[in-house]
Amino acid sequence: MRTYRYVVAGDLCEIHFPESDEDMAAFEAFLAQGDKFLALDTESTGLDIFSAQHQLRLVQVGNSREAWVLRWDRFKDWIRRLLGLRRNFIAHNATFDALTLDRHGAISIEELLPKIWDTKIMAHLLDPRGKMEGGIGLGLKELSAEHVDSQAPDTSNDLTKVFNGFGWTKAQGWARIPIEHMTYVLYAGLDVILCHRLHEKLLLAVQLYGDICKMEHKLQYFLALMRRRGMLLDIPYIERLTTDLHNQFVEQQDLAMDLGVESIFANEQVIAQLQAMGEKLTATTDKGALQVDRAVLLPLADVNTNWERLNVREPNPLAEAVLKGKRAKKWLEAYAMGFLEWRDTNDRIHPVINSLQARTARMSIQEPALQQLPSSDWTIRRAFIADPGFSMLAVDYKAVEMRVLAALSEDWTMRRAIADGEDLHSFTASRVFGTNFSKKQRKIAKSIGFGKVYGGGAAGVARLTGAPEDDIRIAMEAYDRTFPGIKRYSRKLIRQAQSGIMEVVTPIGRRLPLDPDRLYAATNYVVQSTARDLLAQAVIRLFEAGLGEYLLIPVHDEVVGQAPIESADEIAKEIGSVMESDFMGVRIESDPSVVGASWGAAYGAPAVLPMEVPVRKERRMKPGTWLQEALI
DNA sequence: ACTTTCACG
DNA sequence: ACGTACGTGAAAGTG
Repeated sequence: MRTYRYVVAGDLCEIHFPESDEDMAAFEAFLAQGDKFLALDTESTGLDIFSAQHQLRLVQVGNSREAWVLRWDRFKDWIRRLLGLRRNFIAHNATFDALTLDRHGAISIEELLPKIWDTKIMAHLLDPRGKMEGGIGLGLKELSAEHVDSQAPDTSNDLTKVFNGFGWTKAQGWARIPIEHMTYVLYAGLDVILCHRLHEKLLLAVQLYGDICKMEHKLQYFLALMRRRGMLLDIPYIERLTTDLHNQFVEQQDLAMDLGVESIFANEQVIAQLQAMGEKLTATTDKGALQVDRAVLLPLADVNTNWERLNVREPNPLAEAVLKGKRAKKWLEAYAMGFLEWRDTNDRIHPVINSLQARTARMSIQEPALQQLPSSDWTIRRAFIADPGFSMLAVDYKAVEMRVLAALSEDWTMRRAIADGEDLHSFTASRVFGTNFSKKQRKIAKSIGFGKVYGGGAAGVARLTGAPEDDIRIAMEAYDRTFPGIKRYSRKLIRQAQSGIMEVVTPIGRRLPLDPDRLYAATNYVVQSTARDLLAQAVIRLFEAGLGEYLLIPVHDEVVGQAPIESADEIAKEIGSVMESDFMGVRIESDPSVVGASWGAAYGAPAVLPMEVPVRKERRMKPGTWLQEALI
């Protein structure tokens, strides 16, 4: 057995790396000490848990002074027994380790994850801010430096340096580093020691936020099951889409090249050529450079946000090429190629679902970013299809943030309108513009509603809608007269923050720190966070009602799922009904819909494109693999 | 590493 | 006294 010593916060700690079965007697003795909690961590070949080449390399457990770094290839049985028998574990970002151990047959998520206390959840409850936002951060390194030992090593960074020494990239290093390499073993062990000590310090979070803490652990568990299930891709469709988008990009880039721009992404060149063509650019970025984003380029191309001609000027060909080329490249790289990159051997993708991410606790999805797929048309979402015999479904909340705002602000006009079943934006338009309001005016009323939720003013709403600022200002004044409670509530939050700690507290008791120079964001934080908690609690209720098996991903105010075709309608309605609730006397209503064979069908995609029939390949599911078991 | 842009709710 | 659009993830260029 090899043993390394390292001083953590003044205490001499030991990291053991057993090499034979005889060494494991000492490990059994360590377990027999009976620590209530064991910190748990894994090292694998990479973050791509679901790819064919992914391998589990090490499993580490430990307490505040001692870590055991176990090779998965040598000590499988010990590890399985340990994970199965022990009752309480601690991990940082437990989902990743639970999914890894599940994927490689060490223990199922169902058995393990409910037994893990996650230090990342606890840390988020105490301070949700990243380092850049003035908080501590949510990484093990940052939190250890703050709570355990300011000299705590950056294990991941230091290992990257070792990888670089071998001439490897970071991604290569995690797979290639010899499993007994001293730095690798030492840092693998240190992570569990740090995590165990971090847990002791963060227990305050459990005392202060017991109920929320419990809810977040439950949510994280259910989201892990959703990630393991994944979503099925239509690979032939994506391959055609990839070619198509690539051609679109090349075409637009060539056009731009003829107009003197080597790369449509080189803003300096775009600015220079636009100015040479006689265009006047005035908008500036935060850092003072001239701005050439979508909002600036669309008018130059003489189109609105829906690409309809405005016919107020001759379209600028460069503006057009930059807009179209960037869109094609974005859709190609961030979406179509991302889907292919992250798929598993069964053509499914399993995106990372961060259950507790934003300052407001909003969830996020990455690898790839499924919450940000284009909704303007069906092209990208068409890539996702239901399992054979299933239909996609989506259930969203109806104007949930507006309803939350109405409830929290106790604005009785808005509450009454909701209770009467009014369309909130139409109701607002009728109060602001009169009962004969136009479609355009309803749209402005909707934008003002969002503007209010976000804490914006007339200038911001004007910029986003394209309507004259004076008109918006007058409309916003009418809005304030119609819903006096909203403004009163916003002022109250700011006043409270100024007279106490710079934070807002949500109805469930979640504390959200405010930036002193952005106090106007307070209303948005409470509203966004509360809407998030409503969806989080709904996801928990759905799983507890046995409907979790139909869910695929959460998207802020909706869930996307799939159900057997013959019962899809009924199941969507059931999901909708479980999601609905009463929040402080305001109905939170849902809108269930059965979408069809692909997610794109919700955005107007044809059920089956005629050209696809001959090329569509049979999707064979390999029976008996853990993935399919999860689906049953 | 930072800035800018663009995709969503 | 006044007004401030909120929260993400991903990719490309620049330095």
